[in-house]
Amino acid sequence: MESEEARPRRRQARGERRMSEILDAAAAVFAEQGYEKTTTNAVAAAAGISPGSLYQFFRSKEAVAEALADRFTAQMRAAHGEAFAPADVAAMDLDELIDRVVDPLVAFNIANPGFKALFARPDMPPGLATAAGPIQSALLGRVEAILAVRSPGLSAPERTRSARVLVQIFQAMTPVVVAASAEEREAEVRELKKVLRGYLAPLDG
Amino acid sequence: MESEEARPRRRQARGERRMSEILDAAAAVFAEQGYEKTTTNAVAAAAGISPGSLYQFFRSKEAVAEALADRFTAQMRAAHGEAFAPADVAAMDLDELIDRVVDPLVAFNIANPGFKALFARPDMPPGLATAAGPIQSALLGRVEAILAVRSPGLSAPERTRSARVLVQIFQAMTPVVVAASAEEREAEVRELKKVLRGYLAPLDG
DNA sequence: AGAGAATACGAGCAATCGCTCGTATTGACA
DNA sequence: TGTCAATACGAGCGATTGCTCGTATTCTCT
Repeated sequence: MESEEARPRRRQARGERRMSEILDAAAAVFAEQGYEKTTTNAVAAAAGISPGSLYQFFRSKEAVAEALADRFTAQMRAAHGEAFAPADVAAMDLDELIDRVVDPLVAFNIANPGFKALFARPDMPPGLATAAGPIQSALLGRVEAILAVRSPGLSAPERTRSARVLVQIFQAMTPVVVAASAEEREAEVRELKKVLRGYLAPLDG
Repeated sequence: MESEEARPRRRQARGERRMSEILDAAAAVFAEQGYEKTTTNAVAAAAGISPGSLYQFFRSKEAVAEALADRFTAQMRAAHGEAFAPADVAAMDLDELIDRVVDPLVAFNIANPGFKALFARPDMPPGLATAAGPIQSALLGRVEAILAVRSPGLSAPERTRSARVLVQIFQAMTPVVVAASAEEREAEVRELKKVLRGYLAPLDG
């Protein structure tokens, strides 16, 4: 019998452009309205196309969000590059280490307001959660790797738990940083770093 | 002309009981499904009544959530009583102070799983936000009052900002504590307190 | 140029949800 | 006991939303 699975449609350059435009529009509308409240027709309108055209490129609203998550993941990797070398991590001053990890992440969140609006919500549909998972665990793994170097006294479960706490703190305070006015923002970032530092200092070898 | 405003309907004891039952059901369903996904028919079914009956007591879904918020506020006040006397706050060891503030709050959140599921969400409808506001600002005011005693060196804006950070940390980590199994919970609370302590210690007079 | 695939359109379908309404039953008070 | 308000019911209305479908246009490749 013939294969049932839909082979990926052969796209023209125009189509690729359209998909990118749709994701741009989706990011903007998601950021402003939140995932649940945004209608697919609104995304299509924001992209300047008809609802039918949107569904030429994405199977569902969820598929749009998943593709957006993939794009965010790629952008994030490109923005930070690879993790630091263990030697660097061990040598760095704690404050400098925090700066080096936090600053690019903050910058990314400011540049992409749709990011947190979508992927830090407690009510993600299953498909979205699947897409957001890798983003989260990448960050978690990176923090855990740093902890392994800086705090070798920690047991593996302790290290995991501490990493989770650190990521949680970051995610909790980021929305405030992003929402802050330009003058306020610096102060908010300082607070965020103070919290991280206060938690890390006792662990730090 | 006759007054247009609906005078509050004269309730029978049975009606009061029903309203309470509806709020119980709403808390349970909200906790499990979240506010948006919860249908009013589901709340009615969980309360063992018909959709029509629910609307005999509440004008709208939002009105149910508001009433639930009011009930939570009252329960919270009853649970913690008044704030500590300034003398006590000043005399206490930092660790003990944290215990005395955090432990009852954690207990309340564990006893009322619907609470955070509703009032810590970023997508609250306007009416819900209005209802949740007092809860938030009561907590904030209390923390600020403690800071005023323990850290007199802080300027008023600094005090406000620090209080907000502390509340934010608490709210970010509470869901994990509530979701944790009984064995894990103690460890999660310890982490929460470590974070608070790490941030507070440098401020503490 | 001609053919077939990709892109584009937008009215409208099917399902969902908050809420209403007509009606029936129960309770309070004289 | 009689009267009226309070309580209770549940089918279904009106509006919304994710998505489809028939059709028209544009692009690619030969």
